[in-house]
Amino acid sequence: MNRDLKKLFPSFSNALVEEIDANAIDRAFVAGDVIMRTGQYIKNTVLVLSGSIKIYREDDDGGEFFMYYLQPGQACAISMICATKSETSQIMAKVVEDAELVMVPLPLMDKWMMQHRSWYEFVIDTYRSRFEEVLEVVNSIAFRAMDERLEFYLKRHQEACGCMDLKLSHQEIATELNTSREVISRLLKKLEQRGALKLHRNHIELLK
Amino acid sequence: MNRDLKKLFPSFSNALVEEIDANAIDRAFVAGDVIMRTGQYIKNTVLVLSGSIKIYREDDDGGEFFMYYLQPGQACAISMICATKSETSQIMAKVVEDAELVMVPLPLMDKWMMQHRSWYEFVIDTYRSRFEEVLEVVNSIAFRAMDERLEFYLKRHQEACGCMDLKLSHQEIATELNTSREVISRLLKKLEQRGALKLHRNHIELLK
DNA sequence: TACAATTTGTAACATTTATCACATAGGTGT
DNA sequence: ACACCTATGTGATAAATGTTACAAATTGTA
Repeated sequence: MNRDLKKLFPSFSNALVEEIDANAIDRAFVAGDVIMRTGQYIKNTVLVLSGSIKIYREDDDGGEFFMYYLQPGQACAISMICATKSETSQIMAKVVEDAELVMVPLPLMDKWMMQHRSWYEFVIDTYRSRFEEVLEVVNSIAFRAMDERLEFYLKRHQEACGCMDLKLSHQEIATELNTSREVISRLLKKLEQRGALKLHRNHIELLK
Repeated sequence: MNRDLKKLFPSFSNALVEEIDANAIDRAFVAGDVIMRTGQYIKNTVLVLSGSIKIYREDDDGGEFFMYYLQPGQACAISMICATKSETSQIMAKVVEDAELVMVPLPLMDKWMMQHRSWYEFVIDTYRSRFEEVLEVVNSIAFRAMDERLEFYLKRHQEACGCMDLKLSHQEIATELNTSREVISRLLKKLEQRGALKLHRNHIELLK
């Protein structure tokens, strides 16, 4: 088993890492896989070892609104929050870069809260940081027009990939912001004219 | 001390109730009081004994977007989440009906997580239900137009007050949905014409 | 009662966003 | 090269929302 939990989750105690190694299972996913669907029962808490996952909020008409990224060293807050009650998922999770995940059965997730201080702190911190991230998203849609929301969206994708080249089509962006492709094309054009980025087919080169 | 914690928080163990009685302090607020501001340091976890509190998300230009109600028997999730790191508040809390609150010092909040199972479960459940409520709010602003958002807003206020008569001015509603008063007046008029409600000065009578 | 302040109604207009229609460009496979 | 598919560009128009302006109704108060 080539998990290097200690490197990705440096706050975990040795005892906790041993417990995870002994009880959790690894699973590999490829880009495009949906690892959690809205309404599905949650059976595991998910830790990310590698790859990149996008979390969406869905509506009844097939809309997929982008919420946030899940990156290596992070855990799915929703799967933790639902743990105690084994609730259904309120979100949809899609793999965007081939990913390796650690699946922790829910009863263990709950048990460790009392037994491992480092697990407890990790869970609480995951809750807190995701809650704050969602509140930032609320601000962007509650207070800002589409042009600013697009810039916010691009910035978050830039942070997630750590690069200046975003592999996104206009249609993809439009879907994830719940607007139409034409609106995104026009707003991107304006950003290009302002010198903020350069448009290419299937990718966007950020210039600042 | 006339706290009746056992009635409002039936899940709390006797030992926990005793600890709260011994260590937390009560504070009374009147309608209009702001008990927590964006950016302020959080020193306590707040339990609600009576009254009604509204939680808002603010923006830089003075906008106040309504998030959810805090009611008797509930606790402020934000003040719990920030506990371990003593972070600053991401939200603003305003009293809308005179309220009595129990203020639990943050170090105790954290300590009890390990010592009182009923406290731990209460905190986790508070996190979970607020997270879900915020996700519902995200859906309403990400996917729906103002007419449906208004109906969603009215429904939540109806649930909070448990009555058919909402004491709200059009301007108040507009502010809390981050739109203009005229838009709300027009949409309310349409709802009145559809027979969903009856408009009065300073209050709205719901008919269904 | 008279006056002031607040709330609500509404028209006219500007801006933003959504929708429809279609052209153009780039890439793929034969 | 050619056909074909997808992505992008763009104009025309519709619909929703924001803004400005002002009138009317209600309430509080001097």
